[in-house]
Amino acid sequence: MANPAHIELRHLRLLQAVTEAGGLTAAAERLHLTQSAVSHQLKALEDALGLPLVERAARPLGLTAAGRRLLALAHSALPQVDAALRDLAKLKDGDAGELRIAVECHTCYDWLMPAMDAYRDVWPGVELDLLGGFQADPIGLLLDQQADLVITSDPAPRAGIVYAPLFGFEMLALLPPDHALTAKKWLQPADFAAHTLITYPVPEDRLDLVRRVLAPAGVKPPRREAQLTVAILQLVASRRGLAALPAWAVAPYLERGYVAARPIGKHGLWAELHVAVRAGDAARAFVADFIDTVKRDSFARLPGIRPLAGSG
Amino acid sequence: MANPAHIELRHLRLLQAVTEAGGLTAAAERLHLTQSAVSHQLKALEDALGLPLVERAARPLGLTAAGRRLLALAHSALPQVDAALRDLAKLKDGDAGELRIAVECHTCYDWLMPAMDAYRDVWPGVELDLLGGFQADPIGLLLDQQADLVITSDPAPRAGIVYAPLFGFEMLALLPPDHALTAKKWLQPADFAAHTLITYPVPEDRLDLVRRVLAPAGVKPPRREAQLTVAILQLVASRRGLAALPAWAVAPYLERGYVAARPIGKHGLWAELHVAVRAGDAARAFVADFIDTVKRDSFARLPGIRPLAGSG
DNA sequence: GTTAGCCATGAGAAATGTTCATGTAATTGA
DNA sequence: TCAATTACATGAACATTTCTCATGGCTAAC
Repeated sequence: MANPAHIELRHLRLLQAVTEAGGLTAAAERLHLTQSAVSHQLKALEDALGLPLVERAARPLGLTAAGRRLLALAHSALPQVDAALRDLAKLKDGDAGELRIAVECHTCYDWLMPAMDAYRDVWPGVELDLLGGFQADPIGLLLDQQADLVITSDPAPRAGIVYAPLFGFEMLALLPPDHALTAKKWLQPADFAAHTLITYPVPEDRLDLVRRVLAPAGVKPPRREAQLTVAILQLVASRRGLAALPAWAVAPYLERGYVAARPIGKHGLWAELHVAVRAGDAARAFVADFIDTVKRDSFARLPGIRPLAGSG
Repeated sequence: MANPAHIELRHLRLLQAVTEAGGLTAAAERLHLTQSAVSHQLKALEDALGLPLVERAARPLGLTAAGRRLLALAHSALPQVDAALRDLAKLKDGDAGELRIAVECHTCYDWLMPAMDAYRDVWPGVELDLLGGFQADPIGLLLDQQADLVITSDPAPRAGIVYAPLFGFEMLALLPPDHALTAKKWLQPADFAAHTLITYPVPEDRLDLVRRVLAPAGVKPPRREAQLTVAILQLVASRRGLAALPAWAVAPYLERGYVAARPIGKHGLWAELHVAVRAGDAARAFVADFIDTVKRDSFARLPGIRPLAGSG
């Protein structure tokens, strides 16, 4: 007789994912479900409540008043649940540990620092260290017990190492704002032939642009190296050459019109980031939650990233 | 790789029911599940978390530290969910209405008043009226549109009326604290024969003790009537006779030793309370939530009541 | 006027939750 | 101390829910 109101946390997570992702399809990717499942589930929830939650007309999808009220509940309840689960994890595994982190990619510091700050708030007992300098073989550091966690774009299987996917991101070609190539919607390998390629000081086989796009096409432009992201941007802006950087790293400069950016190839050049840890550490609560925190933080903050298949 | 942590509101409701009911079996009754389902589900939750939540050794069941942390989450999250659902109901049906309530049972005012206060807090737009005086046929008031909601112990099917079960409660026999019958663990019909029976001023066929216990046994003690619960208690305490009242109504007097109480029959004399509304009103949000509120409030406050089969 | 991209839908498959029928341990009462 | 009672656990069968697959319709963009 009374309303069953069969609402579950699943529904709140769904609604949150839908609004954050801006659509059912994108939400489905984030939740590692099919679009169909998300559509079915949302409809079931709306039917159970007897109220529509999202405006299907608008794009990006908008919420109804009822949807906004439920989203408010999600925003207040889900963090409480996360906090409780963290406390339970601490109860189970202890709340102290050490996490020496090696990072393969130069631009990763941009988002890693804030994520580490967020993590420190909830795991004050964990000693965080960031290993400096470029590492030729960061996975080796894991096995040598010199690092405990590595962020890498190449999850090559190795004994005793397990990987967790973080996210996929797009490498954008950078060019001066008024460059002739800005007329194109996206760039081809040949477009790079006549320009200097400005990169971080790493071996050529670590550059996705060279390895996956230019080399296969037989294009081999001259290279110039720079240590810092801003230095690369400055060189591009002053017409010394082209560069390719992750979308999130250049977003603020694009907004200000300092440089222009174009996709590389029709579907863009997409790369991935993964976390590697020793197999024995993967289940430890403070390690698992670091990975969770980084991932959540990234999706909340970084523009133009997308979920990867696989666990998590 | 990371912990799935498949926790749902269902689990929180379960844990709350288990602690409030003080055991798995009692919790199962409240949730309208079998004891087996509760046991399975609790075990699944503990396995998922990798932590025990309840101490199975102790009786009544105790919580582990992990269980207490999760219960704290339940206490904080579940009311938020309820509040959100109420807001959605208001969005759907409107937040105003009128609720004229007729009550069949004298002692019901004890718990109905606080429940109404709680309800008023969340539905300030609903006009609450309590119809005074004894009603011979309260269901008739519903059909005549003179009342909107009736609390009754007799859910006799009638066209256009739907019932929702509230709870079952035990009628206890009251006797002076030092009376000879206090030596018995429970009373038989014959025990009433030599005493005056003190009751509210209602027809004999409305007294469960007479109709279901004494009359079938051929026992017909003299009666004396009193208007107020305290008056009945005073008469019993001063040895003018015996009485039978709901357990919850006399609990405070029992604690103080003002009167003694014994079950009536080996398994006690159990009665039920139901809510009746017109069929068309049952789905209205402010009506359904009144019933929910009353039920929740009752289980939180009243000692010695038990859930009934049926919806809700 | 195609071509994509996005959401909806129905049917079947998979996963999850519930009950039933017992078993076992702890507690109560002669 | 030995039934009798009460409460929780467990495995298998059953029921329900949730997910995926395979489509179809709709809209916006070349």
